[in-house]
Amino acid sequence: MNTANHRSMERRLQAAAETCERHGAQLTELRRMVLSLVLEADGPLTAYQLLDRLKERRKSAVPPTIYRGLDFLVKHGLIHKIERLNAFIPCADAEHDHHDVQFLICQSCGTVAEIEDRMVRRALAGAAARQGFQPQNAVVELNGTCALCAAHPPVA
Amino acid sequence: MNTANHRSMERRLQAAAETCERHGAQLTELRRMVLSLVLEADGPLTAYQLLDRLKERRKSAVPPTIYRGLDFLVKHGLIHKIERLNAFIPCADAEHDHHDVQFLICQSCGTVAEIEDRMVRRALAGAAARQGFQPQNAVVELNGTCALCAAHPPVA
DNA sequence: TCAAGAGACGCTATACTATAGCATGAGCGT
DNA sequence: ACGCTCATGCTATAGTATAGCGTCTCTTGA
Repeated sequence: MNTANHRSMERRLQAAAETCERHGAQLTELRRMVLSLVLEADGPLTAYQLLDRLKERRKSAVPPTIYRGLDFLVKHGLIHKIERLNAFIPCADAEHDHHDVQFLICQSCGTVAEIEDRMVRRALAGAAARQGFQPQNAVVELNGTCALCAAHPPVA
Repeated sequence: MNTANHRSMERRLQAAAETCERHGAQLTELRRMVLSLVLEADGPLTAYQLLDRLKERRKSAVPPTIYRGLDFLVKHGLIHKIERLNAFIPCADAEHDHHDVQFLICQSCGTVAEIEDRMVRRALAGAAARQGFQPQNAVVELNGTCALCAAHPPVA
């Protein structure tokens, strides 16, 4: 990782620590390592992919190790789980309402974009209300082709 | 199952067979059995729950047996998979566009309601378009409390 | 000073979800 | 008869996630 990215990473880890503090929780060394791994990744990584990487730095890591870390980070809005992929990505903005974002999953390049669309949010709230349903959180994941892949189709 | 439900089941199986025919596919005996199990269920059932029930009628059933059946039924729009639950429910209307429905999952009673909301559909299409994203299908699952459970909270 | 409780982590085992891969047999068209 | 496609049987294995219990550390209050 180059210096600029390294500084960006440090900034994000620092911000994450502050978010945790505000929640009365702590970003321990282990959790910080897990968060780093998610932040460093090019794209969504599964729990076991992250575990493999974590093991390089912490030999004692086993499945519960990574799942506890991931659960903590999800709970505090620092990362997202993409249900469709069983994989994790950083949260684009830890301060927004992380229970109400949407994901665009590109089936061609594998990238996942996080968006926060007011119209979608409103439409979902309206649809729920019409059924008398009280939503607590939403999973909204669109599968398809991202703008880049649509413009420059990968060699087929 | 009482007679009325039995007749309803037969009607739905018949309709499913016709849907398959229109798709140039066949609702074989095995697939019909799997669909029956999903239709009979009170709520969402996982693949292995369905497998256990299938085994009562078909001793040779193993995981691939049930997954093949389920994959076929999902593909032809006869059932839905709820990603959040890794579970399956019947499709409320095999003729609608089964790639664009929404689910309301009650965390209290476990029921899953299927809705097809025009506003949600439009909002998602708009959000995708603004990103230049070409959606192929969507997973939209709201977790929360259904109207009945909100009105008559289960004994806590 | 030292119990008692809470939180984080180590570690073993196990549960749960899903697919790869290859064999067999039925039906169909030529 | 032959080759083809599709459905199923079956073994094995891959992949995802959690239960449960022990230990250590820190805090807090008697």
